[in-house]
Amino acid sequence: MALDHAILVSLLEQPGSGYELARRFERSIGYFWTATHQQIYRVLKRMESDGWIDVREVPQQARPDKKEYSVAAPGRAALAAWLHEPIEPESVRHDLAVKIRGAAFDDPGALIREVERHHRTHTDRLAHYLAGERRDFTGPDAPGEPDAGQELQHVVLRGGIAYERMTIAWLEDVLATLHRLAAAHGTR
Amino acid sequence: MALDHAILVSLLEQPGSGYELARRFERSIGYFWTATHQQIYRVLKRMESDGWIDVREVPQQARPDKKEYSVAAPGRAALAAWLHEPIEPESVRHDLAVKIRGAAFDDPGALIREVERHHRTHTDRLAHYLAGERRDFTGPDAPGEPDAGQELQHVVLRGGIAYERMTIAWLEDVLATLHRLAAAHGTR
DNA sequence: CTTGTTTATGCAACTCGTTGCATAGAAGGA
DNA sequence: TCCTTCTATGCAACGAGTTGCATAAACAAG
Repeated sequence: MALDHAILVSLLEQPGSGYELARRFERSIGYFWTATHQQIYRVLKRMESDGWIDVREVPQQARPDKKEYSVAAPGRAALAAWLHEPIEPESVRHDLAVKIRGAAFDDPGALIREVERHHRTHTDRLAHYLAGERRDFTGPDAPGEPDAGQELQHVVLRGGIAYERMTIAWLEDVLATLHRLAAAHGTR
Repeated sequence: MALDHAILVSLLEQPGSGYELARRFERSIGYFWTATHQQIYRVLKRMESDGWIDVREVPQQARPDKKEYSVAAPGRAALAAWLHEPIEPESVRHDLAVKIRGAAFDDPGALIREVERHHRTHTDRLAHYLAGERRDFTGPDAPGEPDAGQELQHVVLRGGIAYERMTIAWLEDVLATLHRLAAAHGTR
């Protein structure tokens, strides 16, 4: 049940509306967590009724009004409690790996297009992360005064970058394997 | 809804009971997919009533009887259909990353133990995968006669190995960052 | 002036996944 | 003898996540 906590962290970094949160979850928070606006609105409503977060109606011109949420003391306490309890290391769920093993009972060559598509997606994501890194984590860096929040955001982003690089290299391995099998299949 | 397909692939590789599948999902299939026995039994029941798989009651001595499942023609067709339709590249959900960013609003040093624990888990998993690789994918390798199924299982395993190596390196990066912040916090 | 896009919020229904519990036979150790 | 462990299957309830749909105001393009 970490969506609650992911939202709390995001609101602590910067208060905002459900809609804004949903967009953050497509960007920076999306490096390590995804959520649709439905989930977000539902969780916000529950956390509000539990007193974890405060709402402020913000009238806007040129667009619909919004509800800006910020973290209240009980929410902060709930986050702190969660931070101090251990969590299980996650297990992976990789649909593509199922397909790859399934290809043994079908035509391995048919998967090549699909793997290439994934390769492109991950290449794009890597470029996106690297652009974000250049934008947010290079520059002055006032020595002797490192901001803990920045440092922690950066190390999480480095994790996303490492993940994408690893995935891209693996997909190239997969492609080479599929090409080899398709060739063997053809010349048999 | 790839659990269905993961089970079909596993049953094609080797027919077996729900219990056996659950154990496979803790081992080799667990490289890229996890499932509890509850999920597996439920899906097996549904797939059986849909005619995707066949059952055979196997009486055993010295242990309870079991139901051995194998893939029927409609199941194979359903798998083939799924293999040919595109899937979305997965997004990550990493609780630990939420905690790391959350640590900016708490004591970063308090996370060190937790991260060390994850580091140990992933180190163990890597050792386990490498042992599996030595066991299953080194040896004769009759030249000119590569088994497609073996090759594909191996490339998936290499993916698991790459993932664990990447994660271990990242966790070391995280630890170094947390130590740095804790030191700065202490001498402030 | 209608259509499509962006901002903004939400309900309802459904599927997927987890947790707790229950049963049951056989083996092995205290 | 009792207790635990391993094999083997399953129900019930709940919580998490997805999908489809609905509303509504403002603006831009055709």
